Amino acid sequence: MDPRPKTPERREDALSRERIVASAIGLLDEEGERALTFRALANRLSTGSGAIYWHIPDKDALLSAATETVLSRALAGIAGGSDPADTLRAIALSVFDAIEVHPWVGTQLAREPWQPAMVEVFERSSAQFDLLGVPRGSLFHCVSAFVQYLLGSAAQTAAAARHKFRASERPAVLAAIVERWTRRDPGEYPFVHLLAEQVRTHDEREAFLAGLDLILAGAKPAR
Amino acid sequence: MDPRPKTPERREDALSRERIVASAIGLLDEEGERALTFRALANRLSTGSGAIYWHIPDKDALLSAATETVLSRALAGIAGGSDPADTLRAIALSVFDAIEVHPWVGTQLAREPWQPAMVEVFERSSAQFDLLGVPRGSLFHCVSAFVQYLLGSAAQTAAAARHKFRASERPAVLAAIVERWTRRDPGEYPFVHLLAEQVRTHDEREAFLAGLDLILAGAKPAR
DNA sequence: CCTGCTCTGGAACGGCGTTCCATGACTATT
DNA sequence: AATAGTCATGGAACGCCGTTCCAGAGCAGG
Repeated sequence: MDPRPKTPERREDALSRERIVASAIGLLDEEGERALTFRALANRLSTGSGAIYWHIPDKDALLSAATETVLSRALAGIAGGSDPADTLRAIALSVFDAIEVHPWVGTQLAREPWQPAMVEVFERSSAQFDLLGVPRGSLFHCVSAFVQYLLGSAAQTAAAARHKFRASERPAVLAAIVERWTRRDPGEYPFVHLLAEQVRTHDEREAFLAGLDLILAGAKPAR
Repeated sequence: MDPRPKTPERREDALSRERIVASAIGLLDEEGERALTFRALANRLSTGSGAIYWHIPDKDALLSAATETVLSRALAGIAGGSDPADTLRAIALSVFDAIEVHPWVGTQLAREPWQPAMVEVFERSSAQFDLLGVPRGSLFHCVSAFVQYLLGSAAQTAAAARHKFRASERPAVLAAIVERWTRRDPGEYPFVHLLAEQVRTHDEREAFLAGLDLILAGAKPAR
């Protein structure tokens, strides 16, 4: 017999996978990655930790589901323009921006890159590289580079966000990096000294786009 | 008064930061990232977990020190050739290869990219981009892209190694990915189907180099 | 009303990072 | 040689964590 003929809807505040994942996202956003524990989550949902395990197998699955939710929502709103390069920038930026809002997504993506939503990124970006004129034989390498650059930036953004939980701490954190860099011997590390000042004033989003353009420029000659 | 006029050398088997870090590297290499606990480490060193804290402040510092040791060793053996692009490849490969041998370095680098050894990477790679003819104004973006691509590949290599602890499991793991990819509708995901086969046979090191060349090719027009 | 299922929530388990502290090992001073 | 004082050790203990267990609440069909 069908185990669930119609939706049970036992009570109004019933637990569900969706409600749990939504609550986990809230916890991650508001209090950071370390705050997501089954106890805190159970408390937030006014239940016991055991109840959660009825809907979610373990913490890895919970983090994957949360990442998946955020990522697929971010990818849903991409407008496919006429210029393939612009569309590639839009794809990359939608992931980048999602990670700036939810840094824990970057951490998770670096740890578990094969999320289902990433398949979406592969499909869409390879289509654009194809439109760009990249031959089939080079497609894989282009898309790989695109995704790995994306994941590297994602991880770095997440790591930065971990150190400056509030945006106001940004100058202090950057100053500390500059200080550690310039402490080195300028004779032995001339370029580090040269770049140190740019670290202080750099815009992460702009640097991300500039690096992306390097890859796109490199993909052109691959035609 | 000088607290330590000459080296104490109290006993032959004395604990030391070096011995602890070396032991931690051994544990990480032989049994994986999850096996590194202060208890297991203390057991390996025939001591108590409390003794370790006299030399190392906490687990983060231990992982940083281990990463630093492996990374600076890897960077030490780079021959600076005459071609800047080749030297850049050599720098990137030395990090990539170190991570293939010690996957946990990739995890750590994705979590904490500002290791002291990474300053070495910044210095050396920016010098090579400079030799390549990249103007000072674009140097920062080129080096950033280079490092972020490196870190993205590092994280992905580490993640892959986590799933196939023994090399023999590689085909099975790749087959599982291919299966999950090809399960999707070929009409909706044509490129994923196209790339799926290449995933099975791809060589990570070769793909890494191909992606790197995209960035190097993109950096050339930046002159 | 009873039976059997889904779902709940709190207790319990083993393991973790870290702290605490009594004590051993050694040096410097008398 | 005895003592004082510091460095270093290692095992116990604390508070958390993810996860498992299970008694029982709520509900459906016979």
